[in-house]
Amino acid sequence: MRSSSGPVSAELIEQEAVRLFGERTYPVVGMRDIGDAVGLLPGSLYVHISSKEELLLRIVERGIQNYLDAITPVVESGEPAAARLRGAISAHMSVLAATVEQTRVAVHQWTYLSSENQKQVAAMRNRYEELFDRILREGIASGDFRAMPHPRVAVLSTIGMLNSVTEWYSPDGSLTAADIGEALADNALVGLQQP
Amino acid sequence: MRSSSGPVSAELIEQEAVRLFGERTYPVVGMRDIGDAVGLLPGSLYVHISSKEELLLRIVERGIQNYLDAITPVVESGEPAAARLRGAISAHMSVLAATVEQTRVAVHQWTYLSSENQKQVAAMRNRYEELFDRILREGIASGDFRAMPHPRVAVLSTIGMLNSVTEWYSPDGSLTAADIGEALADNALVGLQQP
DNA sequence: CCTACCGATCGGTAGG
DNA sequence: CCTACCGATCGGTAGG
Repeated sequence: MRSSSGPVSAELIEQEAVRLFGERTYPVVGMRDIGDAVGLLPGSLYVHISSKEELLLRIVERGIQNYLDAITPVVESGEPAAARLRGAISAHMSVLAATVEQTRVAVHQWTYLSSENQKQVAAMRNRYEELFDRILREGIASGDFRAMPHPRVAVLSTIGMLNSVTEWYSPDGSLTAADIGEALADNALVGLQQP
Repeated sequence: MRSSSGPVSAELIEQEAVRLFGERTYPVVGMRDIGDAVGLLPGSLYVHISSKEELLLRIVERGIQNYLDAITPVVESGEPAAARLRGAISAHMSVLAATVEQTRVAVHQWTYLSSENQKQVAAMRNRYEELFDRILREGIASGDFRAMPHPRVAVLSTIGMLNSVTEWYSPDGSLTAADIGEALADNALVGLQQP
């Protein structure tokens, strides 16, 4: 519910949709909820946006792009693999802290898109996955990382671990994004066991 | 769509609901879809079940209980922490392999329950979390695991990593649940870095 | 940007 | 377990 101040724009609608989808998920948020949030009747939203699904698509794509933008330079930095993994995790946590709700939407709710739109998103998800895949493969090739029977599991579980932070991270919590990133990087690199 | 053979029971309805909720999520699966799956008209489902939400609640609770049953004895086995973590991960993967779809529902879709029902589920989720918390704290206390500034992050990220396997595991894939469990346990215990 | 409304679909029920 | 239907809500549109 907006108290009648300022113009409504596609950006404002997206912003409120991020919040609502993040809290309650796409299928259970109605155009009437979004309308209430920006102070418009449901039908009037279509002056600014073309459909509910288009709204979701934009949110998901931008949500993933934020991560690509932040992590790609780290991967291409030429530093040793361990430093790059640490840097990638740190960059991931920075983006997460800045876009928790959008990340929640991007990570899981692309499944509500039509199959054509899912293809667009899948391409971006693959690019994200390849970033971690590169660090890991190059790290194993250089001997910085240990050889392992199933490096794919390491890639997917590292990403899964990072994305799972979305489910419990809170900007108001006692753990900062940097704290969490450091702890995650330590665990990923040296493990839990006493060396 | 069932081809008119055998009696319909609450169990059959639950079984088909697990599959449908797992594939498409609770809010976008209608009672008409479930009816089609078991060969009943939507209204007739209410002979066997009391409500759609009750159906979800049972699926989620049983889904979590499967994990509690499998992992609790491992945690209480009295073995060293590293062996128990390995055993807990292995047990987790066994349950996952046997109940992929139910796990998908249990992990994320409890959010669609009413707040009273969410409380029931939260209690079970906490019990699950405490299992890993115990292994980790006892491992640190005994010196089997390294001291770390934020053990909570290790607990939550380990669980997050395990639950994320749900999103890419396939019984038809080349990686068995045991393969994945071993790789995860190695990564969690000794990390990626060359020692 | 609102008024007024569309057809479709939702979970669930009464009465048999 | 079906027939027949309930009120509510859905995303979206025509016409102004």
